[in-house]
Amino acid sequence: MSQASIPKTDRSTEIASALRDAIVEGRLLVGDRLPSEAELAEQYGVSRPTVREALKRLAAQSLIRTRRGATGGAFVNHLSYEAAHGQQITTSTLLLSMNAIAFETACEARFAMERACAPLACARREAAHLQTLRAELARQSDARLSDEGFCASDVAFHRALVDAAANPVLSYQLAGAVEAMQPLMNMITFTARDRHRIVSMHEAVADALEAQDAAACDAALTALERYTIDLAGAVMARRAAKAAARPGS
Amino acid sequence: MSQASIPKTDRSTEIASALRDAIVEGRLLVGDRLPSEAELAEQYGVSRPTVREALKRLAAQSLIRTRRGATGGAFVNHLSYEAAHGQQITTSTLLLSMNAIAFETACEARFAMERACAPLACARREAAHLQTLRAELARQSDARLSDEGFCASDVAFHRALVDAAANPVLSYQLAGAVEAMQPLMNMITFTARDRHRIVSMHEAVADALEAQDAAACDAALTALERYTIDLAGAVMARRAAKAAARPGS
DNA sequence: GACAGCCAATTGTCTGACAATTAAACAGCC
DNA sequence: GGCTGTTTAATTGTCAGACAATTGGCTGTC
Repeated sequence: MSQASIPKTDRSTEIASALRDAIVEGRLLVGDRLPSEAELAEQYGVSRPTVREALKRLAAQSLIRTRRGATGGAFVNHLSYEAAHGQQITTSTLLLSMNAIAFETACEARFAMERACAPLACARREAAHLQTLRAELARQSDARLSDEGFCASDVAFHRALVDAAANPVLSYQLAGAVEAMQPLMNMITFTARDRHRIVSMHEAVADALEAQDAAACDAALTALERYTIDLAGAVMARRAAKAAARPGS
Repeated sequence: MSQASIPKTDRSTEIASALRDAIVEGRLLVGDRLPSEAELAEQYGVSRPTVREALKRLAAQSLIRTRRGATGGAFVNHLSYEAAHGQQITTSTLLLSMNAIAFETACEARFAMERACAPLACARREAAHLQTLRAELARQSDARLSDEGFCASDVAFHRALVDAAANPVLSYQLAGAVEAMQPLMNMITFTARDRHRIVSMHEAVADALEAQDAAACDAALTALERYTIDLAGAVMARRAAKAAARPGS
């Protein structure tokens, strides 16, 4: 009942949807080769450029990959965590910037998910994870580290925490959220005193993980969340004060 | 140093990347109109079909929308939660099926995130949320409800729980994960006794939320997770036994 | 001043062609 | 016979030009 009355969608969109459904529903399996562009064109009664536009849509979502040559064509892609990760970051970044999400909201979500990882990480953390955490702590303690370096180390620290939970689904989700927040985090320029406090909280997290004390880990993350939000609030307030004092332009 | 040695990327991919970067980095703002296809073609020194393929890639990610007509063109899209949600589901579904993630892993991630929502939901739940939870409980208690109906109500129940946390970022992330798991959940056919136990656990969650008792909510969710995994394990075992008894085909 | 019709701009699609790439088939040589 | 180099077929990537469809603005008329 919607084909004749509302044919508002392009042919290329329709074809892309049909192929996407076939992949998602398992009618096309990983590694399967799609019909050639010419065959698809004939099959759907459209021209090759139209088919190509549909295929490009799927390629943009990493659902297919194409290869030229005699045995070339479009193949159903094995969706890797890496590819999904990239899309997740793009999407999350845009969601954060376009929907004007408060820093507080994003921060809350991020730490809530990290706390969700804490019990698992405490139970499963291995020597390599603890080693990474300690190494990043050492980096962060160096006063000569640039702000960018500090932020990068912060990301690496939290990434190691999440990886210790040994759940790829959680890693994938959280890594996207954390990286999407990075531009916001970079806006906060850390003073030496801030750094010292943050590092000490990180130490509490690492200690809790080593001791496999989930409650302590949760508490340390909660403290870190509160401090991060306070810091951001202070930065925003300073910025607002400056803007009020000098209402230029 | 990468233009001549590795020209492995198509022109349309390059153009799509350039435009995507412009959007993500804020050089193109929401609502901005991109140059017309003809202008882009001239600008990048390619033909219109090539530009179109690049634009279709961006459209597939909901980064732009296009309109025909005199004032038509491609516009930077306001990325809605709804659009992001749809992509998240597609991506999560494929990740789950293609990477052969154990049901246990997906389940663990999902309940870990729900537990992360629990304290927030307990603090912020409002009358409307409790009402939704109770309504779904009533539906689930009806023995005449179909298996599909029971699963749908289950989704609605958990969705209400997450929404009670009043954090759109968490809602967006979790809703994707929950819906992606739905096909797996549907594979479990619930007996009357299963349903009864699940409903009673749901009741414990709702009660904890009403009493704003985060610890009880956490415990109830943990129990539900364990039971869900046990159920799935039993289903898998039965299926394996059947397959062993009748190694047909 | 309001309305109808025309017009220009833009995307959507088609046709036909050629270039680039890849693997397989084939011919030739040792 | 086996290896090597070349041809060849299939397929995607790109181009050019054209026309259809759609949409908003413009103009002319009443």
